[in-house]
Amino acid sequence: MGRLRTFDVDEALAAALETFWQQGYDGTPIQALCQAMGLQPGSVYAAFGSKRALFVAAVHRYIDTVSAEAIERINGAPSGLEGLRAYFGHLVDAMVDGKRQWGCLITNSLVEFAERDPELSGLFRLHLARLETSFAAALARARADGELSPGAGPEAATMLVALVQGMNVMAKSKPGRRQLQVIADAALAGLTASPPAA
Amino acid sequence: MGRLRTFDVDEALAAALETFWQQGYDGTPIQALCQAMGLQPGSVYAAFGSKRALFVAAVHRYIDTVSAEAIERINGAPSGLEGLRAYFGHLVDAMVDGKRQWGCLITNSLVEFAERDPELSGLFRLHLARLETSFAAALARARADGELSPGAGPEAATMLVALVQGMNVMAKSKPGRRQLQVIADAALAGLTASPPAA
DNA sequence: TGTATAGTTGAGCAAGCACTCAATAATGGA
DNA sequence: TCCATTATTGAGTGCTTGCTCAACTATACA
Repeated sequence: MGRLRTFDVDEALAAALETFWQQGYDGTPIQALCQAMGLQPGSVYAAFGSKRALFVAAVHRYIDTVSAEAIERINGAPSGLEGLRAYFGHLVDAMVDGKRQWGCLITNSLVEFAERDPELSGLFRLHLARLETSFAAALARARADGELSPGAGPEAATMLVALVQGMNVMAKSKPGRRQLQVIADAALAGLTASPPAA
Repeated sequence: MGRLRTFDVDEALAAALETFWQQGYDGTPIQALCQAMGLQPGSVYAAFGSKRALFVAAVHRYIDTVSAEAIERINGAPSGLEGLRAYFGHLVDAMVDGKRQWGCLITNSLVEFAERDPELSGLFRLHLARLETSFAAALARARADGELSPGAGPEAATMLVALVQGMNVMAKSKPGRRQLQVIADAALAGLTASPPAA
């Protein structure tokens, strides 16, 4: 019994996520979140507890939707190399047209929180490790299918994670599609490059 | 005539730079800057005008000292490839031991300001372009000396800039030396793609 | 319908923020 | 020595922040 919620919690969380993604944590006052969510402060605090808790919930939603979808492109491809190409292709598209113009919520937040919030930092590191695992699996598949150059070992997965972080940063500087495409192509070219003609 | 300054402006700026570098712009209240600089608010405002102006001065100091020194390692090496190796080697060292544990002031600030300060964003983009130019020159030298694989074109410079941004992000997640070294090695291995040299 | 329960409202609070300014102190030149 | 000028001091300004709460509204069940 009692009055029922007049708003959809997940819908409100989605709005908060977009606001944090675009403006960062410190850059987003509660007032702005309330406006984006269409709620009063009291409702926000009743539903989420605190600004930080709302942010943590938004990060989890980001991981479960945006990141999960991206990683699924790696795992769901017919071959390892195609998976990597699909991942980077979509990344570039979203950085030119879509919400990834704002970079990546994880990357942005890692930069913002690394020096002051060990708990959140741990969450972000965990996410990077998951991405690396997916890259490593795709590289292993690609290697098994003979798609990689002999020089490309499993360490390449670590390098690709770093490269994606870098692209996330670059995306915020409003680059052209060409620049982003060049980065992705150069990375994959380094993995597939046929062995130097003796 | 009149009373003389009792503090060294450049020394104070160096202290402010370190604080901004470590904690970010929004993460650093004027009070913290005053403490780091050993000054009262009035003196800070008399000397620098505003928090933002102080930050801009700190960024310029960073570019003229920290970044300039790093880039000089590329240009000052006997060969193109050695220049790149020296650059990345020093980067890894500073990320493990030194102040680059805090990442890179430019990278951190690009993430923080991209969506709200076009003037600063332009400055950061300019800096990335300068880094790319140095990479491109080193790659051209390396190519002329036959140090690169046939597949490594001038686009590799753009990729390296992105990779460095990514390493700057990763540095903030307190990685081991091994992880950073792997990233740098994998990137250069993709350019040289020559099996030996273990 | 009445009542206990739970959600919504929005003015308002304490704390922290960037910044200011009148008072004070130190300097060079008259 | 005195004075005009400039630097330093630090309490204080108005504003924004994250957050609260008493009043109000809607609901389920008796």
